[in-house]
Amino acid sequence: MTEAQKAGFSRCNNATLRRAARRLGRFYDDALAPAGLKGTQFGLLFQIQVGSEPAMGAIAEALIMDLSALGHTLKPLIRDGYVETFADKDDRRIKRVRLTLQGRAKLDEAIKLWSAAQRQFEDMVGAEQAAKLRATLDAVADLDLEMPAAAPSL
Amino acid sequence: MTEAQKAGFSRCNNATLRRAARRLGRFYDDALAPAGLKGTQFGLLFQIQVGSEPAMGAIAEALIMDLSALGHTLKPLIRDGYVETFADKDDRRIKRVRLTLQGRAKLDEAIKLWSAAQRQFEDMVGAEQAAKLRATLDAVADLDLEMPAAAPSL
DNA sequence: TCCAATTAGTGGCATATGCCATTTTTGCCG
DNA sequence: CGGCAAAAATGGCATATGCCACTAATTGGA
Repeated sequence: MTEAQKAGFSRCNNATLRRAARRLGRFYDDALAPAGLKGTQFGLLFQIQVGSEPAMGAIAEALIMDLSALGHTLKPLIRDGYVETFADKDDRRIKRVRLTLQGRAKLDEAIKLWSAAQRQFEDMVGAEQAAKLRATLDAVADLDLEMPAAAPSL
Repeated sequence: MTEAQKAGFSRCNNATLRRAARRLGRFYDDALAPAGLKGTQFGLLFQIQVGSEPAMGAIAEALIMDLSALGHTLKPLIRDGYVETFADKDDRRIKRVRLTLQGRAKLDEAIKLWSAAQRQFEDMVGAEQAAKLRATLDAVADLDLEMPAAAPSL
């Protein structure tokens, strides 16, 4: 491997993104720890709350998460009584999700902690910069990425 | 929860980052699939290769990864014969890591696949933009984030 | 109306990550 | 020199995520 290559790989967009995600994830996790929630769980509770008894699939799509992964991630929240599911009235294949009373209370509690973390982060990078970063990340998340698959006569 | 709050939480820096990471992660995973590697594994093999028989701790630090997490992640790579470890000569507490011959070959193989993904991504967002994004993410990763801990007389 | 294709989730398996407790070595200091 | 704090890993446990195979419920025709 040449030096040029070494430098090149340090530029892996995916690796860089994951690295930052680990760092920021721990920060938010720490901030939410007093409420006994992880950053992902907080995000999930929030997504459920803003949706109107969203279907599993709708949540997964919004979070760009695999449906089965969502199912797994939801389990501890259901076990702890923060979330409950129920079948859709018109289509029994669809399972809808909503927060329980405890779930709403827990979310309110977590919001206070989250706000502090969010504020601190934005104090350090600047609200403008943070907003710009999120916009870029949202753009990346919405990219129509797809490997040329079997490269049709590349 | 008010509408203002709803809008506010959609701005969670952590959630936004993870969402993009899931998206991009799958893209790179798909690209590397022919080599039987995940994006994280590719990044780990690369990190080991650029280091000079790095110690576990050094790798973990470079990747901003928990040391034990690194240990876990390394297992499948050791099991598959891509990586091997050995004790440091001077300090037996330290375990160093290096690629095996197979590991180097696998990395070379993966690099071709990775390059295609990297190129495609940068074709879509622009090399400039991608570089800017990585710089921002690196800055985030290096932030001295720390919750006020027990808020000393907030 | 009945079956094939589609849609929505589930369960199992594997990797990715972290935290905490424990073990092995070092290093330092009295 | 002997013991104790610090450093480096490991192992166990729990959550986060994905893929694949499989099941259940719908939908579209023929």
